[in-house]
Formats: sequence, C-alpha cells, structure tokens
Amino acid sequence: MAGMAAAAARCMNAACGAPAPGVGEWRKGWPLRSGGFAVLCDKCGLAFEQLVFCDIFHQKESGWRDCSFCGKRLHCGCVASKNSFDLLDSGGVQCVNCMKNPGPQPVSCQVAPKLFLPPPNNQRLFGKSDELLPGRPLESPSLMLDSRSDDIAIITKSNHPFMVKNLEIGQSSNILRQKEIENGARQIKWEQPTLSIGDMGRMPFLIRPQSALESPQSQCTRRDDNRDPTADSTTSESISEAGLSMSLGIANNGNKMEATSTMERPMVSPTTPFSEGRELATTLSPFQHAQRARHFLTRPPRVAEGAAFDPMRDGFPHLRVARPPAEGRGRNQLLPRYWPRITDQELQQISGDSNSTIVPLFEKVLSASDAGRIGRLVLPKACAEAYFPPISQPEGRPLTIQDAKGKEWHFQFRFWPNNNSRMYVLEGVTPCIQSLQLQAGDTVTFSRIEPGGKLVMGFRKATNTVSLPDSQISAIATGSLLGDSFFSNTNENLSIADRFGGRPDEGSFQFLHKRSRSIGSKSRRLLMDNEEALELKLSWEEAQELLRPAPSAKPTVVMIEDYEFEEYDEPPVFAKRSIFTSRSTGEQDQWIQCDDCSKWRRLPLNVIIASKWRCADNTWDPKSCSCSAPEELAHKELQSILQQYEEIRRRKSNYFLKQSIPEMDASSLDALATAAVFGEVGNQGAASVATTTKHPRHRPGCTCIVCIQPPSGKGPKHNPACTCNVCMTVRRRFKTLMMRKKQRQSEREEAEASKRIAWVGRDEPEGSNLSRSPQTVDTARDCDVIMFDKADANKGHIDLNFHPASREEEQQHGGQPRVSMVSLLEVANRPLESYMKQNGLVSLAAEQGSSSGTATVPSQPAPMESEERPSDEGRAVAVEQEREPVDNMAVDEAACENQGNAASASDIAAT
DNA sequence: ATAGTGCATGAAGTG
DNA sequence: ACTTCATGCACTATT
Repeated sequence: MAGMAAAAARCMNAACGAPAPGVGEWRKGWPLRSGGFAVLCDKCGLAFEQLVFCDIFHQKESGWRDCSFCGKRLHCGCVASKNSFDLLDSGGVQCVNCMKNPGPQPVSCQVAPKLFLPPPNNQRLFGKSDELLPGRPLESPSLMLDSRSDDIAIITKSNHPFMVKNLEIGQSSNILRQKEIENGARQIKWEQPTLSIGDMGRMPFLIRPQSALESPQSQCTRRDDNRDPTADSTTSESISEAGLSMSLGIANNGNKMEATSTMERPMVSPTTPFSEGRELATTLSPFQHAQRARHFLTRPPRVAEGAAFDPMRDGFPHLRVARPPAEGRGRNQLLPRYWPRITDQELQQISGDSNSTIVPLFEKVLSASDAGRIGRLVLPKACAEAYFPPISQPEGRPLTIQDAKGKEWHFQFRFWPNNNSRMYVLEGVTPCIQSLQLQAGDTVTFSRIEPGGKLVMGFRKATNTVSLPDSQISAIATGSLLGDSFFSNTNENLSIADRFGGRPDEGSFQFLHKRSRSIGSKSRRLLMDNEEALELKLSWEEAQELLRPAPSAKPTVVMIEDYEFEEYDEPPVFAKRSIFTSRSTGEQDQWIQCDDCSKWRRLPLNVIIASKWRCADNTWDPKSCSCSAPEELAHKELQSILQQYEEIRRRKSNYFLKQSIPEMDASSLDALATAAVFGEVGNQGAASVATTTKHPRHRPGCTCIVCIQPPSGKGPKHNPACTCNVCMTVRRRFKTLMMRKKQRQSEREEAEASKRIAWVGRDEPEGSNLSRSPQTVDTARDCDVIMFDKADANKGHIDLNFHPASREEEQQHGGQPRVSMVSLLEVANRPLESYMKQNGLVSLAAEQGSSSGTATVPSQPAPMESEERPSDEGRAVAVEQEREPVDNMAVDEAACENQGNAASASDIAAT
C-alpha cells in the first residue's frame, strides 16, 4: 500500500494526474475486494472511508459521492455511513436503496465510468486508460506487485497503474495478450480464454449484479495490439472479464516501494505468473477455481517443483505469495489457506547453501489449542494425507521434522477417528512451540527438501493485528495490503519470514476472522494485539477518570473503612475526559473541551459524553453551541482550573504510585489486566509473594488461603494482613453484613419495645427455672426462636452470629439459652467491633460504642489475634478446604477470621 | 492435584 | 447435508 503510494506519484486517473498526497495518507489504507479503497479516516482515526483511487485525491475531503444509480448524494466519509453505500466495481458508489432494489442501469452507465480490466489469470492491472485504448501500445510496466498474494498490479513507467475508463459498449476483446514491449523493456503476454457466463462465478473479482458492467450490453474492450482491431468487434468477451474490481497491488513485504528504483527493475519475466496463469487455469480443479473466486485469490506462482516463478529473479525477493501446494496425494483439495506463503529467501534460508530444493508443502496458523500446552497440533486433514507419510493405525508413526536452524524435532504423527473421518494431529509439539516461542496466530510452514524428502518446518510470527470490525478484517484478509507502519512488527523475536519483511499473512487473518465469531471472551483476549496492549497501558487512575457510571445505573452505597463506595450493578461507560468544578455555593459544574476549537464549555453535571464533542453538540447552552462563541470562563479562571486539575491529577498519580506495588513487572500488569478482564480489579497493592495462580480468580502473588496452601492443606493459613481480592471482599461483605444485621436488630429492638409496652401488666408464667424478668423471658423466647432458626438455617455452615461466649453461657445454664436482646445485639456487634479494632479502625467502633451504650451485658474480651488455631489441624484444614468457591466462602472466611479465631475448630465444625 | 489421552461436540465452511 | 477442525470434557495416569 505504502509502496503503491510511492510508486504512483500521481493520481492513477489519467484524466486527473494530480500529484499524490503525502505517503502517510496512503499508508493507512487498503484495497477492497470489491474494488475501491478503504482509508482510515484522518479525522477520527477509527472509521474508514471507501474511496476509489481518484477519490483519495479529490473527493476525500468532501466525502460526498453520488449514487451511480439514483444519483442520490451519499456521504462516504465515515464509518457511520459506510453501510449506507456500496462501492461499485466499476467505480462510483451505490446507495443502499439501489442495492436493495437493483435497477438495470446506473444513472450514467452507457459507458462504464471507470473500468478496470482484469489482467489475465486474475491478476489486476492498473494503468492509464489510454494505454489500453486501441492504437496505443502498452507502456512498459515497471513493477508488478503482489496484492495480498492475490493481486498483481503493474505500474507503468509513468507510474500510472493501468486503469481503463470510459470504454464504450461494443468494444470487446476476448483475448488480451501480453505483447512484446519495445524499447528494451520486457514484454508482458497474457491471453485469456473466452469465458462463458458460467465462468463468471469463478472469476476472482466481485461482480455485482447491479453493476452496469454486467448488463448484457455492457461489454468492454481490451486491446491487443498485435491483433487486428477489427477482431475486437467480432469476438464477444465475457462480461465477467469486464466486470472487474480494481485493487491496489503492493509488495507484500510491507516495505515501501521505491518508485525510482522499481521503475528500472525488469518487471515480469516471460515465465511469470502471467504465462503460468494459463497453466493453472487449466490445471486447477473446479474446487480451486471456486476457492480462488471465493477468496479472491489469484493464481500464485509456483516454486520448487514449479520453479518458474522466481521472485528473486523477478525482482520480488520478499514476495510472500501463496504457493499452490506441491504435488502430493490430493493436493488439489488443499484449501488456499494452507497454501504455503513462504518467500524465496525463507526457502533459501532453509535450504542453506546446499543445492537441495525446498518444496513448500503447506502451512498452518496455530490455533489456541495448537499452541497450548496440550502439545497437539491439529493438522489439516488434506495436508496430512497429502504430504505426510500414510498411516493406517490411530497410533500413527513418529515423524522427524527439521526446523530452519537444522534442529530436528520428533513428533508423533497420528490420527483420531472422527465422524467417519480422521483427525490428524502432530503430538509432542510443545517443546518445539516453546522453543520457537510460537503463539496462537503464528504460522508454521511445512516444506520438503528434495532430494531426500526430508520434512522441514519454518514458522512465521504473526505480525501485529488490529482489532477491526469483521468487514475490515475481511477486507484485509481477502485482498488488501497494509503498510508496514500500520502493521509494525514489534516482536523482536522475529522469524525468518518476518525478518524478510513481515506482513500479516492471510492465514493469520483467517485465524482471527474465522474464530472471531465463535470464540468466547477468553479466546477473544488472544486477539488482543500489542497495539491494544499499548493502549491498555493507560494508568488505572487515568482509566478511572474516563470511567463513568452508566447513566441509568443506580448505586448501592457501601461503607468501607469510613469511605462511602458506590457499587453499581451495571458496567461503567467510557466518557470523554471532563473537568468537574465546584462553586462556592456548592453547585457543581462539568466542563468539557470542544474537539474543534478547544474551548471549554459548561455542561450539566450528569451528562456523559462518550467520544467526540464539539460546541455544536452543546444542546444545553444555546449561547455556547458554536465554536465562535466566547468561552464562558475567563482565561485566568480557566488556567487556574486547569492547573488545579493537573495538580489533583499529579497528586492522585503520586498517591497511586505510592500505593501500588513498587515494581509491578509485566507479568503483574498482565495479571492485573487479567483481573480487570474478569472484573477483579482492585487492590493492586498486594505484595507479590509466591507467584501462584491456584485459584482461577486470583492473580499471581495472592496470599489468600486458597493460593498459598499446598494441595495437602498444610502450610500457612490466612495472613491477617492479606489484601487479596478475596480477603478484601470478605471484609467488605462481612462489614456490610454486620451493618445490616445491626440495623435489623435495631428494628427488632424497636418492635420489641413496642411489644413490651403492650405487655405491661401481663403476668408472665414462670416457664423455666431461670430467674429473670418477664421482659427478659419474652425477649429470650423471641431470641430463642431467632437463634434456633438461624442454627437451623445454617446447618452445615458457619454461623456468623455465633459467639462462643453465648454457647458457654447456654451450657452453663443447663443447655437453656439465656440471651437477652441486648446481649444479642452485643453479640451481633462484637465481631465487627473486634474486626475494626484488629484492623486499626476506629470510626465505626466509636459509632457502635455510642449506639450500644445501652448494653447491660459486659462485652466479652475480644479474642486475641495470636490465639492459637485449633489443635485439630486436619479438621481445620478440612474446613478451610471446604470453602470453595471463594465467593461463597467469603463470608464464612470472614466470620472465622474476624471472630478472632475464638471459636475453636471443633466449634466451627460443629456449627 | 495435575498432566496426559482420546473422543465428542459444535461452529464454520463447503457442495 | 456433509466435512473439517478447534476445543471441551471425561477418563486415566502420574506426581
């Protein structure tokens, strides 16, 4: 793409010829399978617009196009409108209405507005129209480019790709033959057999039924200079030949092509794919034809066995071309996705200096399971059967494959019966995968050394991938090219292939594309590329700034250690950065900056701006809804606010740094990211101890009981200072629970008080041998019920409200509970109180002190932290180990821990 | 508990 | 409707 831009210094539209814009603009685009061009939006950087060549130069700014059918004005500038039009193969656009209701002719379709003739054998040529018009000899092409391994473009001496336009109906040619090009230049020959209508489906170019090009009358001419021009009119050419998409070609190594140098380079040898294409056209099975049509694959050159194509010789040493499979059993059945895309330099690397020939066999993009630790690489059935030794037993046979460095790897090549078929796997690949540091998405290539038939494997690291909408992925995967800057390879551990010019291979994209629909969230994370990872290097603090509660979300306020926390059930939304200010009156304002004029505008407090915002979007303040409107804030005020804002940010940042782990290495960050993905963000301050991931929801370094205990259950117990997510959750939940309990108790107490009033004067039967006041009895009865219910309800669980003193009291009183409301309240309060004390918290304790001031029963001394754990460790361990899952056990754990281990293990177990 | 193994399942692709 | 293949899962072996 970038190369194309460099090569084409001027607009490819001959009528235009305008100088090309900066290369940078070109680098962010790619040709579309349906023709035209997709370019990243300069403004938003996210969207893309679909343009044809000339548009890049002339219509990009306006972004407005006319539907070729109805003339409707269409805005083609942004992703928002990308579904409202379609790009025609013939150039021009088509509105959505016309797509739905195809009419016979475009508005001005007596001639195809821009017609790009297909080069023979599916290679695409671009050139000035007049170069292909009758009477004009072809100019010597200066460069042939592989476009996504599929498309070939030719740049002429004048740097104009071939482009034919305004060919009148009736002009036709069924043979387009490469002719000798004079003046010492090489000659291109091509010849294309007349295609029947039925062949249309096999053409690699997307042909839209609505296209004028496909109208029966629409016939186009390709001029063969060697032919009698009259012949053109006598031979009817398949309309499919005329129905072409245009596409940019590019050297797929991703490097910029140097127009000056490439111009001088001999372009195409007589044995280039052009001539070979014929051969392929006849040798390819219908299956492959279909495949090619479907994938817009042009016939790749053959190497080794079909060594006619020599990229080195032809000036394309780095060309990564999907090579058709070498001879093998059933090779015709190989899907193009498995066609090796090995460059000649890679081949040379593999073969070394020897005279041996490398026969590329196939390649496979590693799936997650291939690259996983199972150590099984699923082999495409057809490939396995075609190129690997035949096996009749599921056990298969050992297979030794040499890598590019000459190291031999021993695998087990076997199969599993599967649905009356076989599933071939290469077992024992883990050492190899690990040694080569391959991951899902990387590509492994298999080749054969001739003579000898030794198997060799190479690999290609996946270059950076971009998470794009499906459509874009598709566009890239099927016929597009991206500049190297777009796909900069940051992986330093490049494979041979990448060292010679990495470019996202089709397989990688297919991997992404194919799985993107079905993979779950876990697998989706695999798609996260380095670029995204970089974006994730936004500090938490920064991210927090951008996160806002969902507008409809209503928070639940939870008090944690004197801080009010709002808990939301709904996920937050990303908002544009804004500044909140507070007036002396207490009123708060939100300020947001216009993306156009950078002026700060006041917004209502509750407004959340998701992305871009301009003054014109200011519907809340008509006076400030234009960029021309003055800023409400004086410059000084604004400066002051911004300074304060920065200061706050700095402070927060410092605080964050102090609070965070001193050295948070990459793995920790990764773990943190993982935690974030799974909603476990928070508490980044945990000290990194042993890196354990025993519990799936814990991050490495977690010191919670689950993570630090060996499987045997022996080992350290909870660290009271543990700040892991579980422990923090436990504490928070415990606190919330206790607060609620306290509240409930208060309510009950009130209710009891009113009951007592009603019962005044009533004789209370002495139903027990306990000496107590009637009130106490009634209360106790009530409490008995409560306690009983709880015990009943908590059978098999640890009773959070259990207090050993109460039980002792019970036992001292002959098994009869003797609990007053006040003591119950005290019981309810004590664990929280002791917890607070243990954790150096005072506020809630103080609050409780005042609220429980009516307590008549003296508090039991809080059990000491140092109090010994139960002697029966085995039972304790059993209890500990029963605390799964973590979320369910959280409260129990808290109860256990925060009651200060007062309850013995037997008590817990009994409970 | 963890690792390894073999089969089953289902999504995606294909005819 | 069929095939392919990525992956889940149950079962077994090993630590």
